Formats: sequence, C-alpha cells, structure tokens
Amino acid sequence: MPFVSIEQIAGHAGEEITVRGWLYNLRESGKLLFPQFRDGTGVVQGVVSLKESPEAFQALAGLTQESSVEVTGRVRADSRAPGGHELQVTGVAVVQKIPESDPYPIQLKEHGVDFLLEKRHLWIRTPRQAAILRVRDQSIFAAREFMHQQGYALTDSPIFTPSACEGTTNLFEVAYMDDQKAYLTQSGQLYLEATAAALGKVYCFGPAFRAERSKTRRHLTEFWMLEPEAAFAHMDDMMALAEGLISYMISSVVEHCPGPLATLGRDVERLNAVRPPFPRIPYDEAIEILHRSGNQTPWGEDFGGDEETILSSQYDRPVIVHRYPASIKAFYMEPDPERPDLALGFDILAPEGYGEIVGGGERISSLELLVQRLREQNLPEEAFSWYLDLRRYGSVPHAGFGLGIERTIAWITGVEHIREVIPFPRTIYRISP
RNA sequence: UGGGGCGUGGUCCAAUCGGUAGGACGCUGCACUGUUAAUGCAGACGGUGGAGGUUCGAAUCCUCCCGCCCCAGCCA
Repeated sequence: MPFVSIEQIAGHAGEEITVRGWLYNLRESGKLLFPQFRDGTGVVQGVVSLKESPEAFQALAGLTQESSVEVTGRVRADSRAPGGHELQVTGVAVVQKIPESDPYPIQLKEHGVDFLLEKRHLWIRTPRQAAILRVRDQSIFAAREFMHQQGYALTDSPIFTPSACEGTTNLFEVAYMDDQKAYLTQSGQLYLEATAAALGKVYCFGPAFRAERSKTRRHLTEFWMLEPEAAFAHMDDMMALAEGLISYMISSVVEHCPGPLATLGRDVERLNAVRPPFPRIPYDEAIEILHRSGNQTPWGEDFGGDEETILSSQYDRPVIVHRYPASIKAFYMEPDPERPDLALGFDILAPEGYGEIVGGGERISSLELLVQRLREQNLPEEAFSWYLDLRRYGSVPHAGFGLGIERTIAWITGVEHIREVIPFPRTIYRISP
C-alpha cells in the first residue's frame, strides 16, 4: 500500500493508500466516525462505518487527539469533506495512543498567547503554524536560489565575534574564551566586506543577536538575516538587488505555497502587486510627505513606527527611502558626494505596517575617512584594524544590505506578530521551549 | 529603560457595593449513519501568581514582589 502525503491525496482519487500521521480531531456520530488526520502537509478527513469496517471503527473509536497512526483506505472525492477529498478508512494501526489521563494540551479552541508560547513545541503542529513554517521554508529557499542565480556566493560570517559592528551596547557577551571577551554577532557585514574583496559578490545567511530591550511585534532577540555585499557596487545596484530579491521570494511563495497561503487567509492579490520597480524616495521627499500628512517629524530625525506606516501606506508595494542624514546612520556609510550631510544608505519599508525589512547602503572606501569616523564615534581603532586593512589593500567602492527574514515572512504570511514566523522565538522574556 | 494593561480549575472566561468562587471546553459514560472547533443528556477531577496589610469578612481595597501582554526608544 503506497504511503501518500496528504497534500498529494487529491491525485490518488479511487486508489487505496496509506497515510502516516496524527489524529487531528475525531467527530463521532453514532456508528459513523469522522476522524481527521494530519501529516504535516495537510489535513484529511476520514470516514469509518461500524457496519463496513468494524475493526477500523473499534481502533479509532475513543482514540485521543494527536495520537499517532497509520491509516489505510480508499480516497474519494466528496464535497462534504473539508478539502474536497476524504479517506474511507479500512485499516488502522495505532503507533502510540495518548492516554486519556494525560490528554494533548492544545484544544481546537482559542488559547492565550502565553499558553501557546509555553507549548510552542506542540503549537507548531496546528495547521496555521505549520502553514507559516512552510512559507518560511519556501521564502528562504527562494532567497538562496535567487542569490545563487545572481552570482552571489554564500560566505557565512562567524557567530562569535570579538567586537561590535556598531558599538558594544547591544551585544551578548559570551563567557568562554580565556583571554578576551567574545560576543554573539549582531551582523555579518564587516566580514562580508572582507569576503566581497575575495570573491566579488557574496552573501551570508544566519542568526543575528541583539541585546535590545525591544518588546514589540516586530522584534526578536534572535533573528535571521540575509546580507549581500558586492565589490564595485553602488547604492543603486543594491536597491535593485533588494527589490529583485524580495519580488522573487514573493512570487516563489505564491507559486509553491497556495495551500499554506489559503490556510492563512492571505490576500494573494496584494502579494501579486509586489513587482519591480519599487518606489524610491529620498529622505528629503519623505519628510515632505510626512509634513503634508500632518506628521511634524523635523529634518534630521530618524523615522519611527508611525512615520514608517504613513510612508508605506501610500504604496501597494515596498517603498525604498534613501539618502538619510549621515548623522543618524552608521559610521561606515559613504557620504553622498553631492550632499556630504547625507549618507548613501537606504531602508525598505514593507507595506501593511510591517515596517523596515531591509537596511543597507554604500560603505566608506577611503581609509582616511573611515579612520576619521571611527574617532568621531569613539570606537576602538585597534579592534577594527583588520577591517581597515580592507581599505589599505585594494579598496574599492562596495555596498550591501541586510534583509530581516522574520519581518519579511511576517509580511508575506500576514501574521500579526513576528514571533509566529520562527519555530522557536527568542525574546527578552522567553528562552523556553 | 520609560508609559499603559493583565494574572481565577489543564484551557477560555464570569463573579454587581467587599458577603457561600461559577460556566463552557477538555476528560469519563450513554445516545445518534454525513459530521464540519458536531450535538444532546449524565458524571468525575479541579482554581483566585506570591508575601504582607485593612476588615467581622478580600478574587475584589492598599503595599511590595513575581510572571506575562501592548506601546515607545533601538533596530532587521
């Protein structure tokens, strides 16, 4: 008897197959049972009659939620079944029955956030959570596929680092190395600038750690970031790469995850609108738009959640804001040659209030200017000596950006909170499970 | 780190002015041949986050502590 995954079941109508999975729910109606099985790819309803399949009926009657099973039966199209197909069960092998004395804790009812996060290791079994993780998988696969197609080589950055990318305040210290302090990385960028000078076009994809006391729906303590970096590239090249990357991720998810998107109730039309080019607005113009909208943010200040929402709500696709005041950007940002008070940096704001999903720009290539900026910021020059080597030996214009995977996936899936788009979220108040 | 909010059976909620802490789900049993988080009937288990205080009496009022949620800042 062939094993068939539930997402493939419609293609096996009329055949006898075996499904391996878990009992998602059981409705009993006299001498008829309606068990629902899930296997991680979907949910299918079974039907068992006492008269026709007494042994299967006895095996399933009273079986507890989430007990593991292998069930055999004939697939039949039936409009009364959720999903359009059901399994006429003829054989049941119970792999493990959950005892009634200790039932599965997550009901098919509403639960509170705290309870669900305490049971995250079980919560991910629910169809909605599984659909989100399915989209996460496809998004990351598509992102890596796109980067590879564009000629970018994966050169992952270290997780343990000796110093900060932009200061030490937000770093997690690790008490392990004997002689000097070690920290968990908050960005792979500095190392990517080195590998970009080695291989030309590179990227890394891995976790980043921020010891910020952020407790909003857009923040995690541990999140994943995709960071490209390219030698001889300028800010415009990176804006084009980012919009191509994001558009590719979206179209790949729309193409390969119709089931999960339907489970999530995501409006696919809004995703289909996301195609290049994305609107590009200079910071100066963004300030004007804000002022016209009644927001009085003065020139020279960075944007907060309110400002991001005003700007992004004007468009049906992500919006790129570029050329920010240099004073509010990182020390390594290349100044605009025409306006030295501006930095050649850009952010991409996702639609629908999901906020900043990309931050990046062009890096300073001049040794003298970089040293000057380090001193202005009171950063320890010796800790950056290898980084300065990149400007000593064959320095070139180069640029890159970081894309926050969880924020991007939260937007693609349409979920309220970023904590649902990573299997085991880490926040300031949660390290378990 | 600031501002706001919430902690009641395993879960989700209710409890009027300070007056015997209750319901639903879940679990058990029975009924039901097309259920859609099935339904109906019956049953069992089980709780006020913690420590003080006020009071004849505290889930309710006060103080402190703990846990969590939301917002801001920071950022992706």
